[in-house]
Amino acid sequence: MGLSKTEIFTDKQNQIAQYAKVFGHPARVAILQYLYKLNACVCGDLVDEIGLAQPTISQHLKELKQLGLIKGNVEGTSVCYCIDADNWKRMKEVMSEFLNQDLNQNDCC
Amino acid sequence: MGLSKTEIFTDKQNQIAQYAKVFGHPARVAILQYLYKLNACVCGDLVDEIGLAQPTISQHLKELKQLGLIKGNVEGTSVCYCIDADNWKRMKEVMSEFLNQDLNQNDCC
DNA sequence: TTTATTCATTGCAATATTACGATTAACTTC
DNA sequence: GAAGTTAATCGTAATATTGCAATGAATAAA
Repeated sequence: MGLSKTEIFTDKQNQIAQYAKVFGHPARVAILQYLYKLNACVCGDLVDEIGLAQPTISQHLKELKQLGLIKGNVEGTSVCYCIDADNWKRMKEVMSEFLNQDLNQNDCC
Repeated sequence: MGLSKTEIFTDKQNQIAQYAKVFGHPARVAILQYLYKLNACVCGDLVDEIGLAQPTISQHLKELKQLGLIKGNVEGTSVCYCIDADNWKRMKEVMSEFLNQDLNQNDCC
């Protein structure tokens, strides 16, 4: 069906999945890494940096923006993007809690 | 196209995306959380625990197994699953490095 | 040996994702 | 205003994902 049954899972589980999903494409990972690498916003050169067509980049940016991980500002003809530090921190807390679960089980398998 | 252009990204970026993708579905998140919650392997009751049909669960387990995050052992008629602690740790290192990037940029947007 | 039980696999329908050409919108500059 | 620049949106093709009924395989119980 391609349609996840989100209603049978907890909010937390859906939230984790939603964050993870957006990281589930190398282009979005690359965009975020690039935004981090720079000491400032990216204005324009993302299409050259990542090797995808402009509409494709724009689409990936939209998904990142919808989750709040980046924010953009219109700056004349171009749009500047950067990481939304507050939301990134919030995301990190949710993901860390999931990734850092304590493993107190016997390795019985 | 639905087909990611993995060849234009680094191995690291693809690896992060691959891990994230598998966490990008609440059923797989729920399965992993359940495996962690128990102090032992899960033998059988996953279908009752998560609210999806048996073939669907089986498919999600397969994806988790393919990435090495869980391992399973045949135990009579049932199969027992548990977290693969070593691989989980390896995954955690990769994901943490990505999530914990230092934010030394000016918040110019 | 028959009958359950349990999980994997197959096949398929519905929906989602990825990518990009074409176009549009908004702004600059001439 | 006309022309150029940049990024968003639209439309569409190709592929992936999700979910489950049906079936199969393997073992256990009778």
